[in-house]
Amino acid sequence: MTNNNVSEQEPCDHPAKKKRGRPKCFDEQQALEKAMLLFWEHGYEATSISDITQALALTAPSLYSSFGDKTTLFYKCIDYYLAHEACPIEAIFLEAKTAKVAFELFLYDNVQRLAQPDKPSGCMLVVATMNCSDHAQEVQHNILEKRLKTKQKLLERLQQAVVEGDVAETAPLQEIADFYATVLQGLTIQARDGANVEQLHKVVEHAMRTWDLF
Amino acid sequence: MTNNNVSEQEPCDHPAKKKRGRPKCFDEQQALEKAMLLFWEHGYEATSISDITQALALTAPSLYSSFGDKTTLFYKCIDYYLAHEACPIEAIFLEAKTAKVAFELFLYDNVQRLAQPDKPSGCMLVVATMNCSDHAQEVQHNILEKRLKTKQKLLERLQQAVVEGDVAETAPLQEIADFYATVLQGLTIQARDGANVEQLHKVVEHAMRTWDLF
DNA sequence: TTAATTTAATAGTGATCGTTATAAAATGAT
DNA sequence: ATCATTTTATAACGATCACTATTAAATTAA
Repeated sequence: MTNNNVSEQEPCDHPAKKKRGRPKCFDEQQALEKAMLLFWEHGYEATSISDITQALALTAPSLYSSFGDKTTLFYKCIDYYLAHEACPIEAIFLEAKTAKVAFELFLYDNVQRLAQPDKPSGCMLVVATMNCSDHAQEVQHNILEKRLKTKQKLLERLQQAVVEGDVAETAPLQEIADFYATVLQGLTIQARDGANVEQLHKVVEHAMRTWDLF
Repeated sequence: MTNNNVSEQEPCDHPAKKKRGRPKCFDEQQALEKAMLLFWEHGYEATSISDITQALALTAPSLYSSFGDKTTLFYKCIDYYLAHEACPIEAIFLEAKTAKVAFELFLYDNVQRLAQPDKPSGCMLVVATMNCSDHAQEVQHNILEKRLKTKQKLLERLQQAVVEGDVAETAPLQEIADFYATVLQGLTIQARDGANVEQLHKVVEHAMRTWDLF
């Protein structure tokens, strides 16, 4: 149910069919990535349309005709981020044999992504709508729900582990999920504050060492 | 070298001396608290001057004559927050006999403050300058330095503990500080996402249980 | 009463915000 | 060639941004 009105109106056999009107002079995916990087770095409201048009070297009408208004563009950037920059939590959770391994892989994967030198630090879902005015309440709430879904997935993976036997039935699943969610989001702020991959790696190492203390 | 042109031009013996001109019709401290709450909730840039003047029921010129420009007002709100809402880390670290107790008291104190139902959630130093445009880089950097100072205090308390003998000389002090700083900042995001005091309390409980695993 | 001083209120400043109306330019289809 | 279609560029729109010049009101001092 996402947006996919892009380059495939009909199932046609000739792929390189010329379009009717004046050709576009920029690549939509590249533009989307650049806009995403700006929103990731500065956040939704602090990134202005003119910031984006300057960085993308295109005019406001071109931006609006291609991506809709600022809110729509932001959501498309979030989708781009989730597809290209965020941790594939479902895949990791599926292949991991136990919840502990699942959490371990998940956290280490995040460490690599949260502190890349050539990318904005931290998780975009956490940092991009931290400061919002009342006008952006809806955007802020939608992103919050995405964060809560991730936390819910942690809990569900623990529940699966109880069924599969690698986590005790008496284990405080909610507390475990809360703890590792806290560590995960703490990593985002630490990365924003300049922590490097090695530092974050050791934080995760210790956090995982405490698994059996629950 | 801070601002203190307030109500004490000379060391006079008569305290209730009437001021010369038209009397002020609002309380500066109350106004500062209301402005601080707005910045805490929505952040530096997402809070507009008109948001503040509306909430404080005073005009823009009154605001400017009392508190200076937006940046100056924000810094005064930060000072107000640190004085009235933030955890007194120095006092806690001084009275605690061991580093473990110090960290424990510090984290539990934070839990109470980060998830108050009638206050904005999370630490203002973390959330108020998360999303900033290029125009606010200096403000963002100044607040970042305050966060780094807190982290430095964690490390210094650990170093003190090594001297005093309640932490082993071989202990990885930086890693310990990084871990608890990560937990602390994670608590802020968890609180923002709706976690309550009990949940955060249990997170801290577990985090402290891992002390001896370093 | 008059002057000096301080604050309050009105009404603006230029800049930027997100957004769009309009029309020119560039292509394929007829 | 002409038309239809799509994207481009120009130039604005009203609203809001942070901020302030000016003047009126309210007080104490002389």
